[in-house]
Formats: sequence, structure tokens, C-alpha cells
Amino acid sequence: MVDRIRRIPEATVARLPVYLRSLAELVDEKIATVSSERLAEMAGVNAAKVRKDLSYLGSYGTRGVGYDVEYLLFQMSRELGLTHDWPVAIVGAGNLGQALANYGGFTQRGFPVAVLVDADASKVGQIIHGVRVHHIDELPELSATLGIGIGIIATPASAAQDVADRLVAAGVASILNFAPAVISVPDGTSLRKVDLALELQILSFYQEHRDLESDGAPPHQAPLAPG
Amino acid sequence: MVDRIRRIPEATVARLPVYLRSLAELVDEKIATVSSERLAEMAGVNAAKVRKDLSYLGSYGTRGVGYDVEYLLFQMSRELGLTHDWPVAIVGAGNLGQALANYGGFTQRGFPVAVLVDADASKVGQIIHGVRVHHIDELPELSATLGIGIGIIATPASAAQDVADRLVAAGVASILNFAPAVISVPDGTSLRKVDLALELQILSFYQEHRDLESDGAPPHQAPLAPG
DNA sequence: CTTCGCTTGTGATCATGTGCACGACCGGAG
DNA sequence: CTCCGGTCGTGCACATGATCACAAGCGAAG
Repeated sequence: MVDRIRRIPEATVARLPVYLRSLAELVDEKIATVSSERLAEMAGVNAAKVRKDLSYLGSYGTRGVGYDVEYLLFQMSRELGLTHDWPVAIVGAGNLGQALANYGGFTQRGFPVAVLVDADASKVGQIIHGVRVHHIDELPELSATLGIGIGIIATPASAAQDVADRLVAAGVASILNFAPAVISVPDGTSLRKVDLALELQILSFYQEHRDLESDGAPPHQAPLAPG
Repeated sequence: MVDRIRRIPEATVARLPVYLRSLAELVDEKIATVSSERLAEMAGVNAAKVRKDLSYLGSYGTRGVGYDVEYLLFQMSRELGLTHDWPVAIVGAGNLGQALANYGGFTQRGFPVAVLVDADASKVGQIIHGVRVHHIDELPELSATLGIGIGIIATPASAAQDVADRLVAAGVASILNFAPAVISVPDGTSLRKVDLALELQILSFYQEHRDLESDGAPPHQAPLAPG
């Protein structure tokens, strides 16, 4: 592979964080090197896939030995852009928004909740888990001042598209959407979604079909998220 | 297509709930028929994909006209197993578990939270949003009595695999995992995961690479979840 | 220096998913 | 009855992703 022509496949990108977490566990256990096979087991994937995925990052392994855990962890963090913090803005200070602000896992993993934003003036000024609620009209200034890199949409579905537009207008190029709605963003903006009801409905489908197909057909395999 | 040989592709299954939501909107707007093109726009996908996806359910469209909204909605609900409720058990009554129990969207969409379960005896007996907390050892009886179809893991990562094993042992064949850990389940059990930190890290990757590649390379397209 | 066991990196193959293009078919107009 | 605009259903080609299998390369032992 030539040096800088590594366009990393989307499917691989989605797995890198899983490897990262596995590597972090290995560091905790003071394990210095790891084989693709062991890493595959920890990440719940196939060993060949691990090797191919890691090869997109560069040739960081040693044949006959494996991968140096700390070095690989560092390289992967660098590739994922986790060597610095990404301040996050949560839009929507309702149930979900508050719960997300309360969830400590974000800050701990380099995504500090810098600000909560809501359209409801009566919520502005409240402090939730140490984070102040601002009015959504302040988004552009807040984004610039706080260096917001990622916006999280935690509003009702009806407001989601408008909020997405405002985030884009405020210069936020990465959006995580929790609202049960399809939203569209311009090219150059990344959008991912988390939809709980959707996940449950997918589970429902497979369960229902397991129940129905009690005749000879082979059982469904456990289907995992598309990434 | 012969009558009952419709093995629906995984990618299609993941899109069905999105179509379902779009159809529900159309019903609200009293719209009787819809073309694949319109539905595609609402669901944020390609029209040909819509037609192919829907064709797996059967030939429910009319050439020159489109799809009957209500009829298609009914057929899709049936296929997804949404004609009856799926009682859900949430394992872990901490921050996340309580937030999930509070989230009304589940019950509303046919997934009532039947019970909260925790290993901490001091939490047992509490009522959270109308749902009583039981001890995790009671899982088998609860599962049978309440007809639990789906288990939601909302525990710390360290407990996730053990909880999954207990759910499977209690006869729960569909699991939604919120814990940031890879867990494995036997064949015949469906497993899906929701990992917030992972989503943020994926966004971080693309943002970092947009920032870096300010030279001639074409911009990344907004990457959506693999389904 | 040579051999040997082990593990990586990757070419090749197969499976799955996407998108186009077009024939099949419907309903309405004349 | 025939024509015609419109939309579905699907065969086909292409893109992406998963898996296999194996040569290349490393380190240790003798």
C-alpha cells in the first residue's frame, strides 16, 4: 500500500472504536503485545478482518509476534482524532437531553458536554449536571466560543430537521441524532443516528420470524447493528 | 417470487421501521396512496431501493398508482411483528436504566417496560416511573409471568456479559445492549447494540479527516449507520 | 548461519448490498 | 378498443464488504 492513499472503508471505521476499547482493556491488564486472533475474540469479529482493518492504519504489527498494544492504541487514537477533546453541544433539555448530560461516559471519553441548548426560554439559565442551558438562538456564538465539534439532537422528532439546519449554520459539521426522524444535511456534514424504537422493532422482526418459522428452516443468526 | 421463500435481507429489515414511520406520518396527513419516490424522499433513501425492499414483503403496490398507505402499513406491521405488544425488561436501574424507564416512547410504540431489574438489593422495591424494581435473581420467573420478549442491558460494561447470560437462561431471545462492551450470545438469540461513545468516536474520525484533508481529495460523504 | 514455529499482510474469491434501466401493468382519456 | 402517461417489480451490472488461504517475514533455538 502506497503511503497516504489509505481511504479507510466505512465498515472498518465503525469497528475501530471497538478495537480501541479492547486495546484499552489490554493496557489495564499490563499486556504488552496481542495477536490478531486474541483481539478478534475480544472485539467479537473474525481474525482476518482484524488484520485487514488494522492494515489500513499502516503496518503496525510484527510477524510472528503480534501488535504492540500501547503503540497500536496510540496510532489508533491518533487516526480516530481522539488525541484531543471534542466539545459537544446537546440540543434539547428535556428528558433525553438531561439524561445525556448526566451520563458521565462522554466527558470521560473525550467528549465533554460544553453546553445544553433549548428553545424553551423557561429552561434557559438552569444548570443541569454542571452544564448551563442556553437559548438555541445563541448557538452560533456558543459554537465559536466553545469550539463545538459535535451536536447532539435530543429534541422531539418535529424539531429535528430545524435543529439540524441550525447546527449546520452554526458551523457544526458532525451531528448525532436521537430524534426518531429522518433528517438531511448538506455534503461535508457527518450524520449518524441512534433510534431506540427502531432497534426494538428490528429485534421484534427477528423474534416474530423465529416464532413463526418453527418448521425446517435454519434459525436466524444474531443480527448486529450495521456498523 | 414464489410465495413463502422470502428471506428478507438484513439491510432491508433495518430499513422497514423507517418506512413504517413514514407511512404513519402519511396516515396522519390523510394521504391514501404513496409512490415509491415520495416514500423514498421521506425515508431518505433511493426510490429503487424502496421498491425492492417492499417487494420482499409481497406485491402490495399498484403499477401506475403507487402503494395504498393503510394497507402497506398493516402488512408491514404484521411482518415486523408489531400487531401485538412486546413487554421489555430493563436490567440495571442506574442512571441509564432509569432514563430509559422514563422515556415514554417505548410503551407508545408497543414495547411496554414491564419490569426493572437490578443486582443491588437496596434498589429492589423502588418504583421508577410506575415500574417496580425487582432483584435480578427473579428474572426467570418474571420473564415467564410477564411474557418478556426483549431484554435491555443498561448496566456497566463489566456486568454486561453476565447479564446477557442470565437473560438467555431466562428465555429472553432478543437483547438490546447499551453497555460499552462486546457480548456474545448463543445462536438463536438476537443481539443489537447502542453505543453512544462509539458513535461519537466515528464522528470524530470523519471530522478529523475532513480537517486534515484540506487538499484536493473529494470530501467525505455523510456516513450513516450501516443500516 | 540455518531452521522452524508463529503471525502478519494481502491477493483472490465469494456474499451482500446498491442503483440503473426497462418491461409489465394499471387507469383514464378519447 | 386503443393509446398514453405513470409507477411498480426485477434482471443485471457494479460497489462494497467478508472470508479464505498462503507467501513473507520475524524471532528464537541450536
